[in-house]
Amino acid sequence: MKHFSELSAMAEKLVDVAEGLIEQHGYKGFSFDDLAREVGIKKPSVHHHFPTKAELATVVAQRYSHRFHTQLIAIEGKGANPKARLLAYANLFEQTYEKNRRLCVCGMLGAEINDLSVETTIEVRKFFELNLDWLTAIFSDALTKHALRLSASPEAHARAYLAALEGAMIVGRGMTLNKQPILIAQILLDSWSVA
Amino acid sequence: MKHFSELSAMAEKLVDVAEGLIEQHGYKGFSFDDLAREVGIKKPSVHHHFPTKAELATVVAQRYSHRFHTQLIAIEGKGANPKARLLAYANLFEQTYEKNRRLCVCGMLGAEINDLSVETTIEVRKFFELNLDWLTAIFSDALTKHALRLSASPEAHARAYLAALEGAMIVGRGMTLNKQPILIAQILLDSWSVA
DNA sequence: GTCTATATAAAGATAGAC
DNA sequence: GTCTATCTTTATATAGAC
Repeated sequence: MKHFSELSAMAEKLVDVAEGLIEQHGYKGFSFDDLAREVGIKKPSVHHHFPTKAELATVVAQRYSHRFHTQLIAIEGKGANPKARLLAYANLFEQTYEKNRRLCVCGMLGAEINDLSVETTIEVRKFFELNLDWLTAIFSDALTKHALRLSASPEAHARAYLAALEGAMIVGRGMTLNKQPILIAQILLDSWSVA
Repeated sequence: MKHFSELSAMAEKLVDVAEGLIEQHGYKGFSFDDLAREVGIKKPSVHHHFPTKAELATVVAQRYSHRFHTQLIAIEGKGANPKARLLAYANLFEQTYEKNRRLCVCGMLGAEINDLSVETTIEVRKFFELNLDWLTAIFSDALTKHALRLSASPEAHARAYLAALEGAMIVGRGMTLNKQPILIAQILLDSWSVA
């Protein structure tokens, strides 16, 4: 299996387009022919870069997780307080959702999990674990600093926050609403704020 | 367009099976042939009951909303306190999720909204509106009775709670976790509880 | 209402030439 | 790396007989 860090220029272009199509239509919602047309080659040429659709999806999820991780580290680096970091986190989702209500790649793939290859499902799981680990660390920090009023464990708050953001995009899309991730994040952060 | 209340026995059977397949695989994840085999007729006979797949999906969403509404009214009837009613609400999602991590029909369709007929998207929107209206009423009641400590409007809490439950199923499915809706509901309700 | 037969289109994928 | 040609399967849908 190819790794996302060793992709040719065309392979990377294909991963770019596939990522966008998954955000808009899901794994089952795009074809190699769609990809081919968008990058300007023919369908069999796509197979040269990615033998199967499952492999392509796996690489998309891998690279998406990696990029997300990089952005999480960037938020860390700013040294802001826990609440500000959690809001910056929500903004990562907002940035995707802003583009015509696109979903998180792994949120979409999570919904489609019953129809993905095992390799892809492993990447999806890793994405969520990565996010929960990072969020748990932030909530732990908030607990130590008494920066938020937490009624349950940092792990529990991490789960609730992630679920609310993923769900905000699903429901928001279903109702054609804008600004959903940020709105929901603000409601939760307010309710966890110290008086 | 046929209404779900005037379906023949076979049409109803088809809607039953279609509902289950949407919960597991989504709109794009099942075919008329899948349906036909499950109910024991041939593919063209399915078209006799539902000319198009889009029409079938619309009826599935309509009936799903109607049933959900009935269950909401049943929760009302028990006269419990707001927190207990919100927990009973979360249990409606849990009951679906318990069945091998099935998603809410309209959560799944919400994710697929870009590839649905307008008629179906209208039903999906109605489902969410119905839920938000009901939840808003409960949170309003909680506010009046000081049964919960709310940092934002009842509408805002309704949105956050619904998003968290829908997202809990998506993330939980992506990580192969059980009991997600109820767990997330408890975290939020605890954090909104009066000290 | 259900069937067989069929039309039509699209999908994932491979073979082999350039 | 990309192409044309092709295979195979599946999907939505229709025509028309029983």
